[in-house]
Amino acid sequence: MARTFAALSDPTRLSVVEKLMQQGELPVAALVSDAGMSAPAVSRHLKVLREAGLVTQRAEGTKRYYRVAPESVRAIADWTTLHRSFWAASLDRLEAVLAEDRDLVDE
Amino acid sequence: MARTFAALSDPTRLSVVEKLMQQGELPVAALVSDAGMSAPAVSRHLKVLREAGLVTQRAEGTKRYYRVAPESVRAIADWTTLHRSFWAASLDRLEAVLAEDRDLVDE
DNA sequence: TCAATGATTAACAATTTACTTAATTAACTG
DNA sequence: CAGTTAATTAAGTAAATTGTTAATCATTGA
Repeated sequence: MARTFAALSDPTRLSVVEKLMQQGELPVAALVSDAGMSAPAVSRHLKVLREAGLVTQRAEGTKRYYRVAPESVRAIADWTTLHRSFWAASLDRLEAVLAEDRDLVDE
Repeated sequence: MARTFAALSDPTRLSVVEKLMQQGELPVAALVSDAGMSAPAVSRHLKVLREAGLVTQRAEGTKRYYRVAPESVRAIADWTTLHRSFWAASLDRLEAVLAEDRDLVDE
C-alpha cells in the first residue's frame, strides 16, 4: 500500500488520476496541457503511476492512451474498509455513507 | 489529499499508522521498538504524520502518546467513495463490501 | 524515403527525504 | 539538586524526487 500512496502523494499525479477517473481514457497530450509542466515531466509522472499499478497504457498509432486501473483504487477503498471500525466511530458520517450504499443495493 | 497520501507513502509511517489504529494509543517508545530505526528517525516520521493531520499527540509526564485522527482516515475513505462509480465497476467485489455494510447497519 | 507528430529517455541541477549520531529540552525520581 | 528517562531538535550526509532542455524512438503521411 505504501507504493500506492506514494504514487498519489504528488499533486500532479493525483490530478492526473482524478482526471482519468472522470474522463475514462486520455492520451498523454491531454494530460500535459492540464498539468502546467513539460511533456517529459508528465511522462515521468505517468511512469511512476504505471509502475505503482495505478494506470495502464494503450498504444494507438503514436498516441498512448492512459486509464486508471480500477483494482488499484479499490485496493485503497479496501484498506479503509479494513480499518473502518477505527475511523467510523463517529456514526453520523458513517450513516451517510451507508445510506448511499443501500441506495446502490436497492437498484 | 496529496498531503495525506504523502504521509502514508513511507513504509515506516504506514506501519505506525496501522499499528496505532489497532492499538489505539501508544507512546513513542513502543513505536520505536517496532520501527527498527533510531528514535530521532521515528520522531521525525511522527512529525510528518502530525503535520499532515494523521495523528495527534497527548503528553503525560515525559511520555507522548500518539493516536490516529479518525477524520484523516475517513477522508481517504470519502475520497474512494467519491470515485466509487469508477472503481466499483467489477460488481462481485462490490457486493462483498456492501454485504459487510449491511451487516453493520442491522446491528 | 523524409519530415512531422507523440511520447519517452538522457543528462543535468535543485530540492526534498530519510537516515545517522550528538546535543538539547522537559519531567520525574532519589 | 543531580541524575535518569522520554522525546525532540540539530547537524551532516547519501539517496531519491522533480523539474528543465536536448536527444532519441516509433509511427504516420506527403
